Amino acid sequence: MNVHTEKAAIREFLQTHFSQFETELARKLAEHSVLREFESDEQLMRPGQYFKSTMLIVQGGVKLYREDQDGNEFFIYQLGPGNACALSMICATKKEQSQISARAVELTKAILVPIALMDELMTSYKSWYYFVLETYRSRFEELLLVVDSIAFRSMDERLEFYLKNQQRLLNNDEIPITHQQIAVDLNSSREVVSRLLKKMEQRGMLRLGRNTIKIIT
Amino acid sequence: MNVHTEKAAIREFLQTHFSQFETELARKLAEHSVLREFESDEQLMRPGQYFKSTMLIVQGGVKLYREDQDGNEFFIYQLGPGNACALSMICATKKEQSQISARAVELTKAILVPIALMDELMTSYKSWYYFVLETYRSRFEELLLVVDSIAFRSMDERLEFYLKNQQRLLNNDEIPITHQQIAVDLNSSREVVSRLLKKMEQRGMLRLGRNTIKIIT
DNA sequence: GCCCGTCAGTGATATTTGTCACGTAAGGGA
DNA sequence: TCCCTTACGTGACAAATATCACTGACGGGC
Repeated sequence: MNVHTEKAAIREFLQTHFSQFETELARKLAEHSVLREFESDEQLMRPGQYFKSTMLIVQGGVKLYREDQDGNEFFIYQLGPGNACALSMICATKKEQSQISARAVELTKAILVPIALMDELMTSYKSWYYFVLETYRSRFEELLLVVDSIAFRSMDERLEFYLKNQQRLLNNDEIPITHQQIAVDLNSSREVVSRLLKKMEQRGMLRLGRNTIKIIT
Repeated sequence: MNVHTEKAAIREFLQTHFSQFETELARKLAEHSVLREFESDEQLMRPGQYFKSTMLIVQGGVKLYREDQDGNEFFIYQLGPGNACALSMICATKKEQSQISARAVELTKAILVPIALMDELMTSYKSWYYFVLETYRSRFEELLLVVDSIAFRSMDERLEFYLKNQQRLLNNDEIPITHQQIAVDLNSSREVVSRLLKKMEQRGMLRLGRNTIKIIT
């Protein structure tokens, strides 16, 4: 893709998924940003990494994980088109690193906005300023829900919550996922997840298949 | 306290704990804000409440809790002088409510800034804008630490982390607290906390007394 | 000094979750 | 078709934590 068509693509994506941005802001973003593609399962961030840009997701999906010293991962939330990574903003503005890893769940495209631009955008464009604040707010709330689920809920409730979330994100009752993957996301073990899923199936809440779970509504 | 001395007090506090604010910003804040005192254990926020102002803590300390439907509380973090409540900012800007409760741990004083002022402050004063972003950032990081501790750590590690935090916040090796209170904060039970503390005492990490725990460094 | 309420210590037991050790089943490639 | 890998099912057991029931111990107020 040459420079011209890339800029056009960025504008197109901004129009579709970030329609709240003023045209002048969209122009500025297209001018200074680049479009980047990530394959399924590709790592967008790894722990300890510094950011040079903030990411606006325009296609696909990204899962964010908190990682501990031993490399255990804990799924915190998932981003889709129209979302921005609050972490990349946070760490970008302070040039700090974070113990977060992020992976694309499918083919994903993101607009990379240089952090050098952040200050100017914040002070010049009200829609950007509102967007950043709203991003912080909603991620913060989402993180509080994560705290809720691990602080107050037992594994079966967390599993249910997880499945409902996936269903909503995919906009589909059929979730293509392995028990092992769920276990990793919930920081549990495959056996536990399998057993709980079996119980749910017996209660008629879902139907299990190989590599797939169908929610019965 | 009459209006004149209150404004003077606000300026004094801003000078001491928020010295990064431009004088013009401090003047503006003093002009439009009020000073409020909370007794020890007084509730600053309760779940479902709307905010009309954002709070800058200038004296004392505030503990924030996440609350579930059944009224269980889970301690998330503690604020002291120089901090602002990110939640009150977040909810204030969106006029949304939150399932958070906050209580003063001792006699606490806070400057209440009307949310109506937020937009103007953000766009007019760079030091305010940086302060708000830094507040979001540090609370977000703190919340991630909370997720870490409950996702990856066992009760004894969490207890150790909790005590170290209290020690730091109080700036004192002697922590005046009951086992019951710790249990509530960690969403555990008194017996478990007592047992774990006993073990720590046997390992020589601390000394237990009635209503007090002395950390041995 | 005595009483009483709060705080802390402790054993017994239940529940939840993680771990180990298998067995089985589905589907893809040689 | 026959493997062979990956996914899933399941029993047995271990570990952590919650819960119950009770005892003792301290300290303030009388």
